[in-house]
Amino acid sequence: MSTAIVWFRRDLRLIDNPALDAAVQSGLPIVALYVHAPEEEGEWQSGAASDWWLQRSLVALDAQLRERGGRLIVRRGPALAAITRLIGETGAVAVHWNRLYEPAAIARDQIIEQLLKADGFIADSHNAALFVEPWQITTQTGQPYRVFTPFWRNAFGRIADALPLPAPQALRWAGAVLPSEAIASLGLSPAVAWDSGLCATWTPGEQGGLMRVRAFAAQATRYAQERDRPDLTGTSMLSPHLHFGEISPRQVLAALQLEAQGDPGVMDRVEPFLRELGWREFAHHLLYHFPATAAHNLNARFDQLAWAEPEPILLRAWQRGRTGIPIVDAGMRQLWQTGWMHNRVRMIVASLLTKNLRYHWRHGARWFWDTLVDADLAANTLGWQWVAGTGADAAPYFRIFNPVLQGERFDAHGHYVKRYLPELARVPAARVHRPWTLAPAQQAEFGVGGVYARPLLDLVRSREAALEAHARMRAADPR
DNA sequence: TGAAATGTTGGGGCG
DNA sequence: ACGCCCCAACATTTC
Repeated sequence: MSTAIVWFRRDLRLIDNPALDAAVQSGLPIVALYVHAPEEEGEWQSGAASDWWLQRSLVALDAQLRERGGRLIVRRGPALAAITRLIGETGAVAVHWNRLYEPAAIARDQIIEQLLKADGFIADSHNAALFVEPWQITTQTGQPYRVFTPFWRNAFGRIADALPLPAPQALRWAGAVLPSEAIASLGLSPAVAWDSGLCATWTPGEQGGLMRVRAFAAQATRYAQERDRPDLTGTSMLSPHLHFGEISPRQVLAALQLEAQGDPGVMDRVEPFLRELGWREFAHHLLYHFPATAAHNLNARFDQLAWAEPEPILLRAWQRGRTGIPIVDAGMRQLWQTGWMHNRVRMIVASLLTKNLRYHWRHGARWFWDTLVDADLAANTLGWQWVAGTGADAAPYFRIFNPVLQGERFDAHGHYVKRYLPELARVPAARVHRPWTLAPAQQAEFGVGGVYARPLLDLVRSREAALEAHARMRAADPR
């Protein structure tokens, strides 16, 4: 009795899942497999927040499969050994999966594909995650894109006709009784209960993702106005669902188009959001073509910049939101508590770390990697290199965010900082982003002390020092 | 998807 | 009525 294995990885959904669809279309009974193989992620094994999400997403997928008469077979890696063993147990003739784009995953998957094919099996990979895969478009000279705008001009024209696949009507399961690891035994969940803020914020799994898509589609025309306001829910919050493939970009686009029915102006108004999906595509394009950038500056000139050796106490203060600069601390505590940070605030905290503190962006990227539920190697790498000025189409080095002005501009009422900083609860909005400027009597009155009376770094002096370091780099390496 | 310094303009107070 | 100064508002340049 032959079967087809669907190897789930970061495509933890039934709708618009090309690998699942291909297996079903083949007419063979199917086996759904997940292989837990963190050691195959190399330098970028998932962090605690990602693991928290993965555990719940696997449970959700298993529940959906059980509703359809099947189940998720969970095995420990290495992936190749797990797959070949399952082939032996089930008589499978085909393995289907959806592609990943991280260097370690590409290398592993290529080997598995080659070996399976050499042994006469069908080994088919599919595109479930991107409108445009990294090798599908190039510049006019055949090079990978390094600038977003021309990349997006090219990619945008290719997304209009991309429609999601429906969930398979009926799943026919392989009959064999197969052993499976309990998801709870994989060690993905926290030993101590630090996850209450995550539980209160998120619903991992396909159903949770679909709920977010619907909620966002209903308010997507406000995205352009509200996207920079961390005190509001103006962004989609879809990033973790997209990262784990609980929903696809095509589904997001389809939901927006559905909302726009009868009003063509709506699609124009959601273009700023589609651009953000475009940045996600661009990130994958860059990581694929420049795989070393997860650890190294894309622009090698910045290897010579006088990065500062992190001061453990200062780095720790940044990580845990105790620098004394309100919007920075609020963002870092939002990250710690909820596994997520508003994008505007990500830029602000990253600018502080890479420019005012002049710590190499990899220190920030690593902390985000361990704490974000949406930690994604492509997006994380692009984001940090963009802010640090070391990457493709990056912010110029001299673009240094002033967290006080950013706070006053985008969190004018101070609602966002007060949500995460009880220390500032009583400070009037006019001073909440610069509590150190209050007179001592007022600081006493409003309960302001510690780092909020005196931040751990001087924004003016650190900015000047960063500009000087940049000038020295330019002088040493003029181009 | 910045900020700060510097330059320009124009209205209003005032001798 | 006129010139002068101040300075806010806006524009441009520089980092």
